[in-house]
Amino acid sequence: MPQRAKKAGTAKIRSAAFRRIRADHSSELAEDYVELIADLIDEKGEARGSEVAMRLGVANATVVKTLKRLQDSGLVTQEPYRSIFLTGDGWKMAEDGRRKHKIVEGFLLALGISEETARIDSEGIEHHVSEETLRAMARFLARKGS
Amino acid sequence: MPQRAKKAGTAKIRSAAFRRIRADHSSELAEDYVELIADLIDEKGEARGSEVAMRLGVANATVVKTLKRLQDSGLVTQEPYRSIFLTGDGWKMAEDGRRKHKIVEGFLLALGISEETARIDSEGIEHHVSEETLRAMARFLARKGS
DNA sequence: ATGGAAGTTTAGCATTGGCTAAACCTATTG
DNA sequence: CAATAGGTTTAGCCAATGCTAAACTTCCAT
Ligand SMILES: [Mn+2]
Ligand SMILES: [Mn+2]
Ligand SMILES: [Mn+2]
Ligand SMILES: [Mn+2]
Repeated sequence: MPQRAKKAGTAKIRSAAFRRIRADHSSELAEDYVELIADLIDEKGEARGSEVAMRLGVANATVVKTLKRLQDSGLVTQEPYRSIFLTGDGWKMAEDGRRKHKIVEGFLLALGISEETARIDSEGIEHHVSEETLRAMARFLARKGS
Repeated sequence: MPQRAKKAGTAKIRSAAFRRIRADHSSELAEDYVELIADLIDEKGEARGSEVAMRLGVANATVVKTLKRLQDSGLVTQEPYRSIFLTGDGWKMAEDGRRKHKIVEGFLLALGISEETARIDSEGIEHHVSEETLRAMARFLARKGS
């Protein structure tokens, strides 16, 4: 066994966290899209790509390309020049996103964070909390939020 | 003004959260790399690319390519077939990462989360907490952690 | 001293998620 | 009912982050 000998035991375990992060990242964008589309449908009756682009702060063309991927994943349906619809799976993901989002944002507020910051931080944190952490946040919220 | 009229007022404000998320994501990988390299140097005296790859759970070639970018950003220095060093900026970023990471992980533990989950969730959350939220977590920690 | 096993880099590919500019529809309005 | 403003898509570009297979170094053991 020439050169340095590695223990390599702990490393595999340690890498689990980073693997989860990479998995989270690959679903994150989809979650934000479907949640946003659900909001638009509820608020305005329809979801237009340009409105999605505006709220996300990206170019129209970016949204078009991403929606094509979401369509391939079976989360949305659309026809050219028409508004966007969610599939059953799309609605399910949107509802789950809303649930997580609400817990995380409510938790941050209960912790004493300002509304502005809670809104911004929760948008990122929501994608990286396990169910266990979510439960703990909900518990804290129930106890505190009389 | 044909077709639908957009209000376009609230959208720009709302998009700020998503812009921050995208910014967070682009610094996230660099933060994890330098923190990991700092840990390896402290633990083993040197940081080898293959060890970084193992702990992150990615291929060696991926680490080589990423380290090249980090070198261009002035965070690490390296020579072919040799171990990796951090620049001053690299150490600064690593220290700041450790600080945040410790607060977030400690906070989750104080909230009653299991060690395993706290370790995993904090690895993702750490990159999406503002200083305001970090302060609130530290406060909670100080109050609770007798 | 040196052969070769093991560690490291290079080459080449794929996907995601951004962008701008140009082409293309749609629907309001005159 | 037709022109056209304005919303939408296409085309083509780029950077980041992953992978595998092949080439290349290093350094230990003989
Ligand atoms: Mn959300
Ligand atoms: Mn989000
Ligand atoms: Mn960290
Ligand atoms: Mn991390």
